[in-house]
Amino acid sequence: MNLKQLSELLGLSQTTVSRALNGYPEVNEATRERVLQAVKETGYRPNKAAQRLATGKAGSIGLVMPTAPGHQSDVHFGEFLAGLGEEAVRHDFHFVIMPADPDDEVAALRRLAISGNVDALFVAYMRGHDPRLPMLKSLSMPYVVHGRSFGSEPDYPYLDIDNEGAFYDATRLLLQLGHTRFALMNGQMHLDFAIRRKNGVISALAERGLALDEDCMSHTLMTDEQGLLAMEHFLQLPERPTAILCSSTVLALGAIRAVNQAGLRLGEDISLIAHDDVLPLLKPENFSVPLTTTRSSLRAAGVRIAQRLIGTVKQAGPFPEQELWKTELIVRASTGPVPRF
Amino acid sequence: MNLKQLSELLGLSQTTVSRALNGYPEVNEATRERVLQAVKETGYRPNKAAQRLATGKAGSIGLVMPTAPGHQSDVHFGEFLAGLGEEAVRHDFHFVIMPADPDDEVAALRRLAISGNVDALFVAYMRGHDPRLPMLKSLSMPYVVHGRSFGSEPDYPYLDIDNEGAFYDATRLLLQLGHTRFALMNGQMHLDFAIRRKNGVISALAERGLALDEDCMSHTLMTDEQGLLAMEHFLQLPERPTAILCSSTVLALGAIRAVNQAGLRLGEDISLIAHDDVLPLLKPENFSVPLTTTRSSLRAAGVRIAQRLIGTVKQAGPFPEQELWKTELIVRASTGPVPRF
DNA sequence: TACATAATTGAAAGCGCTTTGGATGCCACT
DNA sequence: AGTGGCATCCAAAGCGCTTTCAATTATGTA
Repeated sequence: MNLKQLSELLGLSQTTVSRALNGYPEVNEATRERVLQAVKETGYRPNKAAQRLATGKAGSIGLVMPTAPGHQSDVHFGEFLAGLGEEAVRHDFHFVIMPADPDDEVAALRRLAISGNVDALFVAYMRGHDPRLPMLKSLSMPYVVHGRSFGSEPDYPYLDIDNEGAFYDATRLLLQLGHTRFALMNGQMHLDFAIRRKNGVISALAERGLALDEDCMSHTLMTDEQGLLAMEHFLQLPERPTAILCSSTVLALGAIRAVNQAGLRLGEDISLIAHDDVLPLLKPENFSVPLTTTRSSLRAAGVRIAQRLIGTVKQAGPFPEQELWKTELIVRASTGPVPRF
Repeated sequence: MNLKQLSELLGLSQTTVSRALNGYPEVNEATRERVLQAVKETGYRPNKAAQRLATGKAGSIGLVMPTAPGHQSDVHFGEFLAGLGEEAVRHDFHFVIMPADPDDEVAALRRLAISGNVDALFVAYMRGHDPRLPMLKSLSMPYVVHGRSFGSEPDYPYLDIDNEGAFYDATRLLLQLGHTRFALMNGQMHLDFAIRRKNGVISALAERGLALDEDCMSHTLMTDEQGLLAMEHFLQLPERPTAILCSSTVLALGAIRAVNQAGLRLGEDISLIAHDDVLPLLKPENFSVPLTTTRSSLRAAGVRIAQRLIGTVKQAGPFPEQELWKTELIVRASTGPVPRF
């Protein structure tokens, strides 16, 4: 069933039917009713590809999903998507997801943009000096970046959390508790948030004349295994750190296993603060020793970015170009005063 | 840059350029080269919406993502998507994801199908007597179901794991270890896999003349909290079960917390076997007591389903309509002989 | 009654691509 | 010279929708 058939069935022109469906004012209310009724009976749905071709709008936002045979799927991705979806469903938007090799992201993003399949783009997993940024700017398509790109001019639309502030505050708390030997379990070095969090730690330590030793920093994939390994490494250092900053609750999962295996008590022998993206699977309050965290909801960020993206496509008023969300520092049992020896 | 401009630039007709790009044989190799060269220089990409309109093929597979403000995102969804993506990227396919309220899935699926945006559909989270099945059959669009629908005629294309067999085998192992008091922590009752797993347990028990008490069965969301609650309930039963079957490693996470909090030792006082979807985040071998599991890779299933879906769209040979994968039973430390009192 | 105005409706062009059904030129062969 | 076959290429129709421009009818006013 297409427009032509429907209009013939109704004895109307395609024009009128189309107008009736799209809410144009110049169509008689009675005929509009008649059209709507016929739509219900026939189950007619406009062909999206044709609409897209005619209007240039597709009602969809595009994103690139990094994937490859060895590539681990990322819980954060799913959670973020849920946030995007929550907002998208309200506006009858959908997503076009282009899976791409992580090495091919710039090209994949361009393909997606030029394909004419999407109205706007969403970009995440930002790196320092991210090469996607100049590409996006050269496109004439709305986009919002989740995160920022260290080293790039911040003149692009983004939503980020204050990673530096979060880890600065967390470090200060641990300093106030008397800790002096710190370690940082971070995400991969090239990722923007990792850079900023490291800076946050370093600047808080610097205020007390302390520094972060190279040995006390790990930059790894944020998996539970890597957390275990990193923590094992820290624990066997001659001057073992007593305060751990950790970029993810997933890393913390492994780290805590290492702590337990070493026979140490979390929150007493060793203090840990992790960043919490509010993953439904990994609630810090459910750890055997509830975790002190810096918190910011990934899902909420997804909702907000979808709002901005969809709003821009629909020309629904201006949106702030840059947003920086503060994180919350939530103290639970995994932090305590420095142990005395 | 569109076809028309490109063809004018080359002094050729749109026809020839189109043919050159799509690998038709009747175009001179020299001109094909010329066209390809021009494409490289101009960065021309065909408009997907127009291609779709002209050919009826879009190079995309559609899926519905259940989402709502209160709706928890599901780790399994992300992992499965990674599998789909891994295969899709090889064929330059993408996904169209329609977020929809869980109560609106049938309608959402139909909208997606009729929209003309997708070539094939993928469906998951199957229930008993699933209402989406008749709808899918009435469509003339290829689809593959992940899972099955208990109570429906199995005449639709699916890929499922042998849930019943998996839990039958797991139960038998525990029986052989001398256990007689069983409990089952299952997914929501209406879900197909939950029905089959329960049947597997029940039939293994029945062979020994045992039954599964109502009190020893939980049907919940597969979250860590629900796992904790369910296990707490089991532990305070007058005749506390010593053998637990668990539908997910996520549930197991909470269950084990409850076991620990009760001062019991996993694998000694209480044995547990969980189903493992091979989530990168939750490896059974990394639990403090490594988990005995029934294993089947969700991601591998995603790859396979994408193969079938894309293959069907591309008419690349016949595929089996029904596939039932066996699971592996992997014994680790969370199972042991029944304790003596 | 005649005319301007508003309310409805339609015909047709166009979005960018594929594909059918010819054209055209060139060659070998009779 | 005439013919058929082959290799190339092109004009134009059509996919299903939106939208411009124009036509038609109904309404109100002088």
